[in-house]
Amino acid sequence: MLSKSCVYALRAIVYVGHNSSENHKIGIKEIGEELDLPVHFLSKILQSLVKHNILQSTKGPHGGFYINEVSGKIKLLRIIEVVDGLSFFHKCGLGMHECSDTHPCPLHDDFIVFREGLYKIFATKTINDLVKKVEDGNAFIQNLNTKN
Amino acid sequence: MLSKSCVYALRAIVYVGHNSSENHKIGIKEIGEELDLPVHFLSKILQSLVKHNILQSTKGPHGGFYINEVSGKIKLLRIIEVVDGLSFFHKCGLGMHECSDTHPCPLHDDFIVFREGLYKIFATKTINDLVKKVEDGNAFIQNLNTKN
DNA sequence: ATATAAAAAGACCTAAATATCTTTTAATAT
DNA sequence: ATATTAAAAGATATTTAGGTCTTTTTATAT
Repeated sequence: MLSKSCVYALRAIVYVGHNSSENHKIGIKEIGEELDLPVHFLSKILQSLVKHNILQSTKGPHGGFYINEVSGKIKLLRIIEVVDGLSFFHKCGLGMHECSDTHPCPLHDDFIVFREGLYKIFATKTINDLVKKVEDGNAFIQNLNTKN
Repeated sequence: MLSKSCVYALRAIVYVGHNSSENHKIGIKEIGEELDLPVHFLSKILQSLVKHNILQSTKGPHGGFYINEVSGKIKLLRIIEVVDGLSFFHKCGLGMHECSDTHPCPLHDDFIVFREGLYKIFATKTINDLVKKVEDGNAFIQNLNTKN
């Protein structure tokens, strides 16, 4: 449903939110290692988040990624929008072009419940909400003795 | 969520269920044209459904695809299983290896509602259910003046 | 100013999903 | 038996997602 890029983005941003501050930035290498994600690929993804002002970064010594006040309040949906686009939340589950409430495909009424439920979750929760969850003990860092 | 292959499979099988009988089989060409799907690609997908006894076919003149009593009662989940596999319904929405009710990722509790709801739909509805929906007027054939 | 450290950018590679084209096999009608 | 028709099977091409490697830019500390 969410692409790998998108999931990587979410996990990385939560890691940064959880571990960084204005004067302690997190390097891409650390993020990749801790989350067991491909560093260079992740780097591209974070670049794009930075461009969209969802994440902050600075270059040079002691540089790295961090997150500011404003970014913490960004909704997960915004990240999905930037990385994957929002078509998932609009398009027909059976791939029909002309599927809608008035002209529904045979699965429309069933699908729509879940599509909209998910939408609401993503449209409501913020990065900070996830960071808080992690601070309250939710799983987050990949178990070290397993691999994708 | 469902791959194109899977969605093609569902639509094709409903088309066949709706239009075929023991003595009127439907050719792959007709299916492809009516549903506006790539014929040869669809052909592969249907081949696999036939192999798994989800769909019936015969070769030769007046051959084609059809659906028998038993197949009509097959659950949508079975088609998904054959085409895409069922990993979607088990794996973590944030791609964590070790995500579970007792060791949940920060989105686990939200995701699981949606995943299980969808699962129940697919595990309950049969091909015949969709065919009936279509016969009751649900959208199904692609609008002819739109293209993917 | 210079060296250094770290992200940004660019070029490239790989694998999987999707799609097309060709040949073979198997029913059926003649 | 033979011709014909349609699916099955095989080979190949294209596109997209995912991933790696190298070079450039920029901030910082010395």
